Amino acid sequence: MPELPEVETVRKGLENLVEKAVIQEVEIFWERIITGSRVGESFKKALVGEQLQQIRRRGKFLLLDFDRYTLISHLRMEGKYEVVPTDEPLKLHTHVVFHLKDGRDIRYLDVRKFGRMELVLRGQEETVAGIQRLGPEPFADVFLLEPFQAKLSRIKKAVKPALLDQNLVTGLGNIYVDEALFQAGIHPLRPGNSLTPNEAAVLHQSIIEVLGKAIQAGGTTIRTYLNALGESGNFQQDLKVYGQTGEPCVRCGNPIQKTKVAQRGTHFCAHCQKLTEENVLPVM
DNA sequence: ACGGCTGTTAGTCA
DNA sequence: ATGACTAACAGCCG
Repeated sequence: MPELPEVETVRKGLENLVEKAVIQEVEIFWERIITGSRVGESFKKALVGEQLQQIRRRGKFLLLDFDRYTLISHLRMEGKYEVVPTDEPLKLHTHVVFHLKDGRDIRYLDVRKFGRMELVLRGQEETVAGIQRLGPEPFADVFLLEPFQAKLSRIKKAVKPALLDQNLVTGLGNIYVDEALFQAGIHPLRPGNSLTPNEAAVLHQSIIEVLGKAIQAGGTTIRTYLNALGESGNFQQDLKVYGQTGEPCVRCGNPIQKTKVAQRGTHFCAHCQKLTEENVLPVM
């Protein structure tokens, strides 16, 4: 599922459904989903009797705060949660089940089994490697232009993979990075240090806008089926380049192209996003 | 029918 | 530092 807007949608949905719920029992059907020092029996035992206090999000990570522990959950490509009555049959690809005292389950499903969860003591979430590396949240109050420009000016690699690695700013994935680069009129292969200060500023603003609008829309739902938490998004209607291969560019009418950049499918308009500098377009 | 794709990240190697 | 490649997996599409 997840880039930041989808994870945020899951966070809100889960919190509304199960805030203050108490765990009665935990079942694990695919052990490798759980990482860190508390796995298997020790993972289950720690969680029994714990009450869920709140759910936070950092980048694409969900942080479920219990009394003594925080469950850090990353959905990777296809992880999903559902909340259903305990007597409901398990769906295929259900890997972890948290039985609640109120007769419901929180269930974790993940077709490709790429998702990971780790249980740490409250307050220890910053010790998890994936979280330590994260840059600022993509919001105007914490994602500041000048540090972004400064870091970008020292990056020689292409701007698309630079934005995907979560250090400059957290939350972009393959969909929203293509959308933000399109909105900014910047070619995905431009080296980070080739962007002018003005281009960096337009890109910075585009990232904030694209992710902000996607959060408002409840995220993007593509190719995944109904009913799992957080799949009620409708930002797919607002995608300008992702999945629009061959369709006319909304800005100039030329067909959207698809290539590969850093091993990822990459959508862009060859007319609006040139490989040469200073092709900046006004923010839409 | 199979090879290449897929909203991710971490690791290795040159 | 960076890019290429792999691994973790399963399903879908042409």
